[in-house]
Amino acid sequence: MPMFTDSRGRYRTPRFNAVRSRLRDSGLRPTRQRLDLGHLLFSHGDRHVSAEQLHGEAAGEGVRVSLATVYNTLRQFTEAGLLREVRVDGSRSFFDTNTGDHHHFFIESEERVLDVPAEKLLLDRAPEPPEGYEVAGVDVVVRLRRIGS
Amino acid sequence: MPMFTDSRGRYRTPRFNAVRSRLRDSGLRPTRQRLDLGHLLFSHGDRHVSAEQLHGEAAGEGVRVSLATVYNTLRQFTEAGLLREVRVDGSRSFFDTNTGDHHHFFIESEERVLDVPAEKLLLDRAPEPPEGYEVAGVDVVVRLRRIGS
DNA sequence: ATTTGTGCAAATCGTTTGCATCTGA
DNA sequence: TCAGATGCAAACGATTTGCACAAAT
Repeated sequence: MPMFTDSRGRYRTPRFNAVRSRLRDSGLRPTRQRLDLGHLLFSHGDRHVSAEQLHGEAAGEGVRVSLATVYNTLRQFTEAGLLREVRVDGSRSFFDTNTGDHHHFFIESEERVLDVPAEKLLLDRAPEPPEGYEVAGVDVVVRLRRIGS
Repeated sequence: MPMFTDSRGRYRTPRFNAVRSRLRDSGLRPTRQRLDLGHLLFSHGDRHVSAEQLHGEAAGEGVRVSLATVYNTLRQFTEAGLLREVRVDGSRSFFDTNTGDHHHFFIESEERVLDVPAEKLLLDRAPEPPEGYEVAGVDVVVRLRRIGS
């Protein structure tokens, strides 16, 4: 909740240095909201969040950001390669701080996304695409349900 | 374009008999629009269509159906097990006349969905789900791009 | 000083729904 | 007859965008 800003309102706290340099390395200006959102995203291990969730979390920490800015920021982070978008069901998008190549569990009833541990590889090989096409990527989503429901 | 209706406006043509019994077997009343849409869907081999596409197709054949009815009908057919919904990207839904268990290619640039031939099996095994959960299903989408783009 | 980001509200897109009107059995 | 379908328009939820204002370099 405390706002670690200097006299000009800038974030000078060491807490944010990691995020700040990450942003700079990606060519993104370290604005207050990008630092705050980046901190929420990248300083708590691997995460899968929706825009709505992140917006709520920010609000809970006393950080003022509009939902539109959360959406825009998630998109920018994704374009900069800091996040990876995961589409598990038709309607909602999740953003994964693990940008590596891996697959997902999706627990529909809880609106929750989990990484499939890399060792438990699912894929033998991508299937040969039809003539004239190449594989751009493979998305695997394992839908889960609570046992006995 | 010709409307094969009897004096009361009913579809009496043999063309529609297959669809008619399919609908009846699923407990769906064979209405004019269900017969027309069913005919478009089920008399041309395996198909993957979006609501928009099917609506356009119907219009092209001189069949009057509202887009809302197309959506409702696709949903009813899906619930009746005549179709399978395929979510390839976040925004659009496709409906697959092949209701068996199989995976999909998705050509983003053409808004097109193809079946992955069953022989080219991708999956070794579903990964073990976390404690307390069971696998409800596995969705695999292989995204394709035209070579050299 | 200039460029780039932000907030808000309005716009968009695919899809669903409410309701008065038709239609099939 | 009359439950069940349809059409339309309005409602929806997630996401994007236009524009005046604010902040970063």
